[in-house]
Amino acid sequence: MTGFNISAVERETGISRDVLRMWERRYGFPVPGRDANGERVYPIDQVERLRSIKRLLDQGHRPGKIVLAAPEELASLAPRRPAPLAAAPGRPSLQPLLDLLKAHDVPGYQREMQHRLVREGLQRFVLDTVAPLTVAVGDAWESGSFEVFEEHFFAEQTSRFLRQAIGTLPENRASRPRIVLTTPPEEQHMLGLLMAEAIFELEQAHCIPLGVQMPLVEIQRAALGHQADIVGLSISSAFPTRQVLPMLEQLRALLPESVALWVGGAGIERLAAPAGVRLLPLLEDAIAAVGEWRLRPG
Amino acid sequence: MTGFNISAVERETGISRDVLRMWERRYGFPVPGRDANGERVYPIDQVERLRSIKRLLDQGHRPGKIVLAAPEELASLAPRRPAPLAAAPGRPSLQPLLDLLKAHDVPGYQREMQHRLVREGLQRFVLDTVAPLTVAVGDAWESGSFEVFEEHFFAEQTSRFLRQAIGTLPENRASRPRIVLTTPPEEQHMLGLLMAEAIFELEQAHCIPLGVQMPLVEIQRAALGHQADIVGLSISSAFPTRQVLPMLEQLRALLPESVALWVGGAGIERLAAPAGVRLLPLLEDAIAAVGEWRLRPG
DNA sequence: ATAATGTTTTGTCCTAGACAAAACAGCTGG
DNA sequence: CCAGCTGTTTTGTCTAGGACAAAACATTAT
Repeated sequence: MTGFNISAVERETGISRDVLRMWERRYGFPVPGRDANGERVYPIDQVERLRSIKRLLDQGHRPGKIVLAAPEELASLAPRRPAPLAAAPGRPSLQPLLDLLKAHDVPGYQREMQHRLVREGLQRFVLDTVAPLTVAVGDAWESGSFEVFEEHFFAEQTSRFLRQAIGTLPENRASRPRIVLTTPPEEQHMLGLLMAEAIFELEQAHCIPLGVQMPLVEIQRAALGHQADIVGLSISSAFPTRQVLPMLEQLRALLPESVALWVGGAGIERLAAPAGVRLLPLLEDAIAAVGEWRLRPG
Repeated sequence: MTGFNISAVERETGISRDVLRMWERRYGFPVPGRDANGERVYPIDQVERLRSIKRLLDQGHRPGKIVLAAPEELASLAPRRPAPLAAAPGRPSLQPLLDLLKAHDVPGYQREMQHRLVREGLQRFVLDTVAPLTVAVGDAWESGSFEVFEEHFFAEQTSRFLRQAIGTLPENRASRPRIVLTTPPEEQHMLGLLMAEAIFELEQAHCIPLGVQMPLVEIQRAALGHQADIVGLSISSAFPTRQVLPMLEQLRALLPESVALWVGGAGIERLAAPAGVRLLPLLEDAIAAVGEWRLRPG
């Protein structure tokens, strides 16, 4: 096991090459070895530590305070954001689902989800179970009780379940609005899109799902090619905050004025909407937005 | 519309910042403007041209020959790889499916796929329809008759169809081998994974699908956490060839010896397998590999 | 035709510096 | 005690130009 070069570390940790070199200059960590060509070689334990650091950064900590902290300190740092609300009264607890996921119990998880779906109906199921569960799993990862692969596992199982549920809905083929659903490059979280699709389809909108990570010019082409009324984007909290607004402005400039741009997801909290962009911080807002769209003049 | 900065161009085109600067130095294209801070600003038409160039590069052309070519020349360049085989005798034609996709006819596409599935059975359907169709769509994109968003659309619709088909299979919960299925970072193509999952499940292996883009250390953790016998990786032709072997060696070094590493997809053609890695260039090879695994000593 | 060699092309990594935007800290005034 | 303004520090991203190994190609020898 020779170690990782700088691009491998970028891929593993999500920390860019520039930042890795900058931290080395500024803070003295990481301190990779060098190979025969003078290129950086990161040993596995430094990569692991960089992963921990990245997790804390995503929780709102700052590099200057944590890059040089000892491993024990890293483990003890609490999340720097408001603690998740305790189970809202009247809403079903998510704990059983989290336990089933942690136990890797696929049939049990699917059974419990199915149970909740038929009891609550698809709309309430999405709003009261899937959306909070997604947040809870993210929190569990941040606090270290879920591994990354367990989050992937959750996303995969839940995608399958949601897609199947959406598949049982009647098709709104000819109805309006027509909504192209996707995510921008770098954003690979699919679940937000599927939740939005379920909500929109229940409101009798026609969705054209395009999966994740569409280049902006392709979103433009897709909107034209599918004669969309609306482009719906989902942005998770993992998306780099600094890039959200420039990206939205760029996309807005590419789209024709007649096409609305709606953006949802945890990545847009506390943001001011650029002109011509509608922010939908909560899934519930999507329901209202469709109603308003139908009442628009013209 | 001010233009794109260098990272936006990297995201849009998939051409790295280093390469963009290098081309500018070496070939004199692209020639972005500069903003008030002296930073590059790429106008939209240069971004479009870079997209065309990237497509030709992926077809095997070389930068020195095409970066400076005039737009008309770019359009006229033929794919530099063996032309796709004409429809194999005895196999159903793919043209009707391609036409339905091009027409954005979702119900028609799903109906035709369903028809083929029940006629051929899942295994033959995957081998004779889905796999060649994926190649055909890729070729259609390379030749310019499909847009990127249409390829995304195809992938999304076909994923849904395949997942649903897999969902109807009986569960192989307790059976062996246990196969963790995923793709490495940068590799976002899901379809290869789903085809493999269908094939493996039909062979009564137990699959643990983790979706795409798992960091290597997370693949290691997942293999341990799920007590996998095999890690199955799918690598498409879009994955940078130079990075395949180093990545496989790195992952192989991370995994315990008792866990096999199987790799499939168009991205491994003409590659020599590193020690301890089994290459499955064709889906059919996956069937044989499961049989051999069951006969292994011990 | 295949294998071995030399040459060109190409991508990735390097150092070191600059600067704008975000985040913080401190202050003022309601 | 909190909201808003101001100055300072922190932080990420961009710049330039150079170096070099590996891949791809062209050429020669078996």
